[in-house]
Amino acid sequence: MTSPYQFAHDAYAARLRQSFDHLAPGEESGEVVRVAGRVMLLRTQGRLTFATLRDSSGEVQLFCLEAATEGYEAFTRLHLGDWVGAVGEVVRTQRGELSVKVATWAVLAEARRTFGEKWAGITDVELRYRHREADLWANETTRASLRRRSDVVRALREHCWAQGFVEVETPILNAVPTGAAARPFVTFHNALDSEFFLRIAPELWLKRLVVGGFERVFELGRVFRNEGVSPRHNPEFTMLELYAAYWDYADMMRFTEELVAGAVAAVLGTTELVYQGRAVSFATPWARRPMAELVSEALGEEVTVRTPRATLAALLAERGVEVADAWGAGRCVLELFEHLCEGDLWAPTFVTDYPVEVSPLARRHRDDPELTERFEAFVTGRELANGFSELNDPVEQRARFEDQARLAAAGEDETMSIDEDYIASLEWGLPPTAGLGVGVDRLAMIVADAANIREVIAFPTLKPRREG
RNA sequence: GCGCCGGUAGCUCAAUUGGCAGAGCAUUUGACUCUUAAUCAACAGGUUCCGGGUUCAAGUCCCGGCCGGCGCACCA
Repeated sequence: MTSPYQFAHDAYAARLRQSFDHLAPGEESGEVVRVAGRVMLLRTQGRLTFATLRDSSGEVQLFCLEAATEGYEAFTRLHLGDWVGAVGEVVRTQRGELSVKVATWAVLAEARRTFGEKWAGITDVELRYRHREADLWANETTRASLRRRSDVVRALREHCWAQGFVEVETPILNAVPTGAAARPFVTFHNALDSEFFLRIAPELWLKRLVVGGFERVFELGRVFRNEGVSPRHNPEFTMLELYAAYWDYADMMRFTEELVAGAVAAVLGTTELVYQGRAVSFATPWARRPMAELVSEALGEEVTVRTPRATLAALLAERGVEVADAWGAGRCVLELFEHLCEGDLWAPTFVTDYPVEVSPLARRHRDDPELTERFEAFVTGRELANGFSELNDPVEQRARFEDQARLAAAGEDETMSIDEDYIASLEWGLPPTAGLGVGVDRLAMIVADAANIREVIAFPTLKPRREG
């Protein structure tokens, strides 16, 4: 018997449960349906057999009688995990379980491997990540986490569309890895005889589209950073980046809190949730706190980017942070923030007014030339989003890139490369613009209550298994 | 990259001080006309992650390696 190419199915488990809720135990509906899914459990009792069938919506029982089911004997020999299509009347058994009383049925595909212990499922994390398909069938929480991720992505995209943003796609293969400070993955194009880098951010391309007249653009896509793997970092991850002409960073903060709170509400039905046992409210507006203010509070003494570098360096050294020679006062303030404040920002908070030194693409603050109009959104102690009024002066942008080059020369690992094409694009004129980047995996983690980023990535990056 | 912890049957887990490597589920065979992780009976199932070493004897102790988890570092 060849395996079927098709099965015309017209019913889902969840909908059957709703539609036939009224059936009393022992009652037969008279209605014939065609269901399909995997056999999750099988209970044979001589001349009658019960199977639990699971489809994408849920589970429903199949009820087979030797006298009423074609090929009954073969049905009793099904394996857990086999894909089955069944045709039969919707009934409720004497014991009250809604069932499809199978008249005819077909194996759609065999499962030649098992899906783990039927109660404990699969717990081996390595097996779960390397064979997510098995994990998905074995574990409800995996299905829920990946489903929530999908819902988050949908909500973000729909919010952007609704606000008039145009979705675009920009190159992943880049001759210059730029738009962020991170080590790239390197690859090679044979015909062009050139080295390429997988993008670390789409930022500069997107702003070039704004120069070209797309006033509101967004890209929802994968970026790649050649850095350590951790429960919060996957080498490839998903970022939402968007740019809006004529906005400044205050406009963008308002947009960001609506975007994120809206996505949380769209998925969970509320802006209130519990992450890892601790309540978080995404209700807007979120707190806005200048970085220097937060650092000063944590230190118990007033510091700013104008505090002498030596003083800041001493404060860092006291806390066991190794201070590099190349760091100026601005970088020191940022380091103090990261060590003293970041982890405590549990409720959504915009940290604003980053030092110029650590923000090479952000526009100078209108009230303080040592700062930029930049913010980062923190929640559950982690960075979730980063945005700013975009630097649109090509002369200053070149100078900022040159500062980065000096840092690189001084031994800093991760600096931003000069992108001449980008400077050229600024010379054509970038209107006042605000930009935003949101870590989609991080947001999915919060919504799925996942402690590990791999739980919201279908196929997380793992070290390849070595054969032999 | 560094540190700590882990890896036993297809899956979930046991194995005392170093003393014959076991159970449940799944698989295979049989019984059973209302089951719900069905139940009952029987059979079978092993490179204890890999490679060395110590020992009369190693899943267990020692060394090296592989893979994973967590922490640190780096970042979002």
